[in-house]
Amino acid sequence: MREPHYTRDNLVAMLRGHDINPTHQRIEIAYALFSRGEHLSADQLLAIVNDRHSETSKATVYNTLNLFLEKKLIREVIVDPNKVFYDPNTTPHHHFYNIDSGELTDIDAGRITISGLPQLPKGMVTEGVDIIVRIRASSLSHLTFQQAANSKTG
Amino acid sequence: MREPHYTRDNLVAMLRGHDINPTHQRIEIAYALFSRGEHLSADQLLAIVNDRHSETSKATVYNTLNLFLEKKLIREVIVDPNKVFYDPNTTPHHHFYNIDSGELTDIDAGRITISGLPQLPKGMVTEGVDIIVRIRASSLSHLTFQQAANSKTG
DNA sequence: ATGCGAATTAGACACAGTCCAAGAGTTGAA
DNA sequence: TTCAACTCTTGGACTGTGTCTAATTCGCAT
Repeated sequence: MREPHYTRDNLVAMLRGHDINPTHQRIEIAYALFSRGEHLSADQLLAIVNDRHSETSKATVYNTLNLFLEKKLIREVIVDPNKVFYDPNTTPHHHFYNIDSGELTDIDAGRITISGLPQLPKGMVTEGVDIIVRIRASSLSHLTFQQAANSKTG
Repeated sequence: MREPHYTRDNLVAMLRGHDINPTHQRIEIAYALFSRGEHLSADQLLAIVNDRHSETSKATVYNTLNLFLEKKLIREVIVDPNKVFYDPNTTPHHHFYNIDSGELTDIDAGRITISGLPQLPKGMVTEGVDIIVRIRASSLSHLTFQQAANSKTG
């Protein structure tokens, strides 16, 4: 899998391709998120973008991230009770969540199968399925994934 | 499945069984959460408990919920970016999340199997696996669960 | 240049959740 | 019953995330 080159022109094309008017601030924010390929929060992005020169404001970061979400350029990951993380990877995938460090790692959805899910309530549609595997650095590991999936969440 | 009777005595026994000193406020909060069997947020609980007479304070609700969590009497469900929901059901289960109404519904974990999850990073242990099926009241349903599980999350 | 809609902004605001230090309740020993 | 030690509760200040608003600035077509 080849890394795309996040040049200014490519970013502009990407934004245009999602019906987003490519302003300076939006390009900066997109660059910060996509070039790193990490899961970042709004305030982390604000800090990164304003690192050298002041490029943007808090309000614009939130406006922009919500616009990107709406236009399906990024996803949001809700695992930390305090803040939302934004995910530049929109391919089908799930997440490992390190409950100690807060670190998020992608799990490709390609090979994953879930069976045994019940019927949806009448008139309901599935928007998506998120699997979050909460992990922790430590010792006494003896559960399989399947056992863990059927066990309580801490 | 028989509904337990949430008498004062039963609640006291339940708290004691989890090494929790059964104070008046803790009993009230436990009653509010367990007798309804719903997923409630801290401020909803505060409102319910103080409905007739002032029984407790915001600080105590948070203290108590965190104590219940620590003692594994309840679980927390993180799906809404704005607030945490507390779940009196500690049996293995997952959730339907209605993205329009915010409503949470339990999915029994008994029959569910996940296959294809990758190896954990070295030295890591699974704490638990959460599956959140995001649903929406609507029309053009054509995806199977499996397709949905492998599709993007809105 | 000029006019206009779209984007950005500072700062006020809303609200979940935490912290703290004071006060109230409980227990048990003498 | 009194005291001391301990636990629990509490109001209110505080923090941090995210939203709102009204004013400015930008980008662009004419």
